[in-house]
Amino acid sequence: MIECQIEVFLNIFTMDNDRLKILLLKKEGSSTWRLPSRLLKIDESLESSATKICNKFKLNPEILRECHTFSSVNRNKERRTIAVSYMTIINKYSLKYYDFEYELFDINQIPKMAFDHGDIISNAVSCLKKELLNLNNLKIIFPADFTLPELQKVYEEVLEEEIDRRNFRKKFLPLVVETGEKNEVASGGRPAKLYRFLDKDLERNLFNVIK
Amino acid sequence: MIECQIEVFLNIFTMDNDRLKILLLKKEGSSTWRLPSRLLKIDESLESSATKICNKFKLNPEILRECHTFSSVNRNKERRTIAVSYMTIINKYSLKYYDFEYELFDINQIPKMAFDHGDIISNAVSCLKKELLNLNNLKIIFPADFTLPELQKVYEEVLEEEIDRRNFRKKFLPLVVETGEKNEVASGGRPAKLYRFLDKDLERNLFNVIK
DNA sequence: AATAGTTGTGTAATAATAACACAAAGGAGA
DNA sequence: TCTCCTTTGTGTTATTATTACACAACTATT
Repeated sequence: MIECQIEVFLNIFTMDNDRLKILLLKKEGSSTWRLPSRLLKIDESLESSATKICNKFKLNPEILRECHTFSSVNRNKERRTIAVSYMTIINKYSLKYYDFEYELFDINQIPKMAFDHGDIISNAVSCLKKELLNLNNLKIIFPADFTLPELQKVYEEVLEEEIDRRNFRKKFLPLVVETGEKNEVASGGRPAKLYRFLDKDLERNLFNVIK
Repeated sequence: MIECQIEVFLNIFTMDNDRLKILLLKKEGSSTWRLPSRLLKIDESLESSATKICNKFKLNPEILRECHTFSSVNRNKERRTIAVSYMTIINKYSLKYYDFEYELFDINQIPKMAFDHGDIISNAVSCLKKELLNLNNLKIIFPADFTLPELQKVYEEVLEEEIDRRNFRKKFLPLVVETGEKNEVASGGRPAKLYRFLDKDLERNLFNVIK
């Protein structure tokens, strides 16, 4: 039997500029980045502790999932520390101005991380991909107006393969409705139509993938 | 920051007599059943602690998955205790004779459990079902000779719906090979042929289900 | 006006799924 | 041994989903 402290990590994912990204913090003077985290207090459950990290970012997450518990004996040399990792998915416009330094990093271009935070991110990214296969979670990233090419790029990142545009549209058009607007952000080509999801019928995966 | 103890739980699942079952223990004199468990020691990771529970049963598990970490403040009144739950899948013939009382219970007929062990089981059962959709894990339950009706019953339990026998066989026959033997255990009807899995090509799910 | 880059669109071939009924093998009991 | 009951084994067709594939439309840039 042991005494130990519990550290809670939060992986905050979003879509920014057509790329899946994660929110990371940097302590002043440090050369490495780190995940948002918190030590568990006596009157908190892990979920409520993770929620408090969200509050620090003024986020009201629709989804909060436990990813993994990290417990190797030497992950903290000073005292035994067990880390429980959570992930959430947000819309990037939920982020406000904060009095601390943060940055969104492409999940394929993670900078040098403190301690074992890099391992924690790798694990969380695979959780993220599973969650994004479920349409309801994707809807968190695209709550309002989005283009089908944007949506397709998420799936291509998650599935790690290219998808034929016509086949993709055939699958998704029945689930969305045109807003009538077009994307005003120039893409260097024909402007894309904007869509929003229909409210019904989203509790499913559209691709059969090994979990 | 808190000091707390960590409890590791192990949900041991198997197939017995055409039903998915879980191994439970009873302490002498107690009226309730409990999951195999262990307090984490200073020189162990959670995974190695869970493995030590397996050793108690002389099991060499091919799969060991973290299910969930239970952390509600009042789950143990005496002192703050966080529980990490694991699951494994075994073949029932791996079980030996032990000097303590155990019993296999149908996952749909769990007896009165101590503390929050009932909640831990419910959670682990949903992990089990996800794992069983992957053919490689199913193969742990059916390493050698099995009948197709047996296999079908597992899927029917996991999917919670009946499957047409002809369609099921069409899907599975390319993955198995007849041993030439027939089931000598009387089923009250025509004896079923015995099969074993082909070695190749099992890393996939055969049913597209929401995870 | 020409070019480069991106979005939008339909059809045909193939593969997967779903629905469906009857014969064969063995055990139990008359 | 004959009949009845239970369970296993088998094929075809209709429907649905998936894949593969090429060109025109729209905008910005030069």
